[in-house]
Amino acid sequence: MARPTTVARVLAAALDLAERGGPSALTMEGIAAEAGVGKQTLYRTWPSVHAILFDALVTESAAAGASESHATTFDVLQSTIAELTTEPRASLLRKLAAAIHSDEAIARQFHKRLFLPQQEQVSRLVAADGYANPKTATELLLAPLLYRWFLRLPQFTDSELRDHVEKVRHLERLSSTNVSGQYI
Amino acid sequence: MARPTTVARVLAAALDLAERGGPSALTMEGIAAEAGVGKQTLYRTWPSVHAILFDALVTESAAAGASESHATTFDVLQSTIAELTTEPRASLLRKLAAAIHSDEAIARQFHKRLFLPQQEQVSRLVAADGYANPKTATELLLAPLLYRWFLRLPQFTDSELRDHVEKVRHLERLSSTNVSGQYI
Amino acid sequence: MARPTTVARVLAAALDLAERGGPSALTMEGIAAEAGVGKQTLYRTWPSVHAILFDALVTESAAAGASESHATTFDVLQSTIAELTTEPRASLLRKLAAAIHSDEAIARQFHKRLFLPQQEQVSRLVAADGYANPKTATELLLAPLLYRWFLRLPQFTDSELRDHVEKVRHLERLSSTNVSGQYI
Amino acid sequence: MARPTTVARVLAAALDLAERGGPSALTMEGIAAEAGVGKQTLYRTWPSVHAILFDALVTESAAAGASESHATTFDVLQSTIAELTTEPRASLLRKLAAAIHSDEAIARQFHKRLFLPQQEQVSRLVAADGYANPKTATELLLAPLLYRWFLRLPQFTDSELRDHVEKVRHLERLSSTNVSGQYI
DNA sequence: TCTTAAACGAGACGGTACGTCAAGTCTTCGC
DNA sequence: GCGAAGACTTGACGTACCGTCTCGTTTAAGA
Repeated sequence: MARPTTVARVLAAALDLAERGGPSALTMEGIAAEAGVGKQTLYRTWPSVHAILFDALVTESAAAGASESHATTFDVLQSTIAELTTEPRASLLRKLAAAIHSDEAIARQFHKRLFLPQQEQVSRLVAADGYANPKTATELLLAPLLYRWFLRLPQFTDSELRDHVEKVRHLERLSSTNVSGQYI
Repeated sequence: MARPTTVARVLAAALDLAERGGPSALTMEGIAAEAGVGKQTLYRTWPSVHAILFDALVTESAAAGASESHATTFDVLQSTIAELTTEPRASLLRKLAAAIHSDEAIARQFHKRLFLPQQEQVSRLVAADGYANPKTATELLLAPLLYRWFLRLPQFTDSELRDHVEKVRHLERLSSTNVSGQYI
Repeated sequence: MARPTTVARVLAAALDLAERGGPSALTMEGIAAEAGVGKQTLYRTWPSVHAILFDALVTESAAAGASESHATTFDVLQSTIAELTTEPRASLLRKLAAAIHSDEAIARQFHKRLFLPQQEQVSRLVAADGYANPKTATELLLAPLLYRWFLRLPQFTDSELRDHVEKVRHLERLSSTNVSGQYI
Repeated sequence: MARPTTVARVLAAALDLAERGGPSALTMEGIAAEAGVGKQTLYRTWPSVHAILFDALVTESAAAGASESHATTFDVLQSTIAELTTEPRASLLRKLAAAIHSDEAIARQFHKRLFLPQQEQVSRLVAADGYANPKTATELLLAPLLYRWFLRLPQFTDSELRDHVEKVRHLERLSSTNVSGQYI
C-alpha cells in the first residue's frame, strides 16, 4: 500500500528517534515530523506506534543480523544480550515492552515475532546438545537474561554467562538421570 | 501532609480503578475524579501516578498479606505467582512494569520496594536449605516466573512449580560438588 | 478534456449527494468516491467543488426547467421560490451560497450564471407591464424572497406572494406619478 | 465559567483575525494560537467557531454602538449598511452567513441574536410613522439591503437609500388606503 | 472560643499527542 | 502514453491528560 521509499523513511525516522530522543519521543506525531511525512500516511499503513516499531525492529534485524550462524549456545545468548543493550534496538524494545503491559495483543506479537525466533535458535542448539528437556532448558537459559533486562539489573558478563550455561547443562544431565530412575 | 482520610480515599480509588478499568484507566485525572479529590491534592502528596501505585501496593500488601510466615521455598514462589495474577494487584504491577521501561528511577523503586522483599524471602529460605550459591539459586528460581508474567505466557501450575524447585535444588547440590573439585 | 460519461457520472454524483447527504457531503472526496472516479479527474476538469456545483445546477436546469415560458410576474416568482426550496437544487444553492461569503469570485459567478437570468426574466415582464423603474421594481420583488431564503424564514405562500406583487405594482405606479411631478 | 480575561483575549483574537486574515483564518486553532490559549479553553466555553463569533459580535456591538438613539428610519438603515460593510464586523458576519447555509441552528441564532434587534428597531420607527403594515414595511425596507450584501452588489448610496425609504413610505400609505376600501 | 493557616474540591489554564477528515498535489500502473 | 486510482503533505478538527494555577471552603490547631 505505502510506497517503499515512504516505508523506509518512516522506519529510519523511528530508529533515529529511538536513538536520539529516548522512548518518550516515539510518538506518531514525532515520527511523522522526523520522517517528513503526513500523519495520515502513518495511520494508513500502521495502526499504532507499536506496529511501526515491530517493522523497524524486523527491518533492522534483517539489515544487521543477516543470519550469522551461531555455533554455540553461549554465542546465541551473548548476542541476545547484545540485542537487548545496543541502541537503537534497546530503545525500541523498551518501548514495546512497556506496551506489552497494557495490551495483550502486543504481548502476543512481541512473543511471536521477536522473541520466539531467538528462543527457537536456543532450543535447536539445546536439543542438538542432547538435553533431556530442551523446552525447560531454554527457559532456564533465557529467563535470567530477560529478568535482568526487565529489572534493569547489570547484565551477565561473559564469564557469568559461561557459568550460567554450564550450570544449566549440568542440571539437565542430572534431570535426565532423574527421569530414568532415581526420583520416579 | 495530606490527611489520612484523603490518602485512604486516593489509594482506594487507585485500587478500584485498577480492578475496574485496567491499567489504562490509572491516570491522575481518573484517580482524582474517582476519589472525589482535587488534582492538586494528588500532586501535593505524590509526584506521579507511579508514586500512588507504589503506595497502593504497599498498603494492599499490609492489608492482605499481613505477614504469613511461609515455610518452604515452594510456598513463597506460589504466593509470588498469586501476587502477579490476582487483581487488583496484577493491574497495578502491570502499570508500574510499563513505567519501568521508560524510567530508570521507577525501575529502581520497583526493584527496591516491591521485588527485593520477595527476593530476600526466597534467599533466606534458599540459604537455610544449604544451597552453595543462594544468590544465583534465587535468580534461577524467580526468573522464569517473571519471564512468564512479562511475556504473558501461562504461569507455572503447582506441579510444574514443584518440578522447577526440585530441579534448581539438584542443580545447586551439583554445583556445590562442582565447586569442591569435580569440574574445576 | 474529460470524457462525457465521466462528466455525467460526476454531475449525477453531485446531485445524488446533495439530495442524500446535505450540503456538508458535497466535498471533492465525497463526489469522487460517489462517482467512482479519481480525485485528479475532478481537479482536471473543475478547479473546485463550486465549479462542479455550477455545472450540476446548469445541467439540472436544462434537464428539468427546459424553458417554460412564464406568462406573469407572479409565475416567475413562484417558480423562483420552487427552485430555492426543491431538492436537490436547494442543497446545491445553499452550498454555493456559503461559498459566496468566503470568495468574491464565486459571488460574481453566482450572480452572473444563476441569478441574473432569473432577474432578467422578471425585469422583462416588469418592463412589459409598464413599470416606471423596472430595475428597482425587480429588486423590490426579488429581494424579500432571497431575504427569507437566506434567513431560513418561512417563504411566501401563494397568497402572500400575490399580495407582494400587487403591492410593488401599486408602488411603481405611484412612483411614476411622483416622478412626473409631485415630488420633483 | 471561563475567566473574564480569557474571554476578552479570545474575542479580541477573533476580531483581530477577522480583520487581518479574512474569514478563512477564523478557525479554532487559529484563534487559540492568536489568543495564546489552549484549544481546550476554547471548547470549554464555546462549542464552535460560530459561538465565538456571536460573542465577538455582541461584544463589539456593546463596545461600539453603545445605544445611539436613532431618530429616523433612514438613520437606522444607514447604520445597518455600515455594520455590514465595516471591518472587522463585516468579516465576522460573512463567516457566520456562510455557516447559516450549512446549519439551520446557526441560522436561527443569527436571526434571533443579530438580525431581530436591528429589525425591531426599524419596526418601531415604522410603526411610529403610522404605517399600516409595519411588518411587511420592515421587510421591504431591509430585504434589499441584505440582498445586495448577500450578492455582493454595490450597496445603496445615501441618496439611493433616501429614495428607497420614501418609496416604501408611499407604498404603505397606498396600502392603507387599499385596506380601507378600494381593493377589498 | 475564636482565628488562622493548611489542606482541600473544583476546575480553568497552556500544552502535547491523539486519531480523523478533507484539501489539493504527485506517482504509479493498467488499458 | 493517457488517465483512473490512490498515496502523498498539509492543516484543522475535537478529545484526553498532563502538570500548574487560582479560587472559595472546610477543618484542625494555637492564641
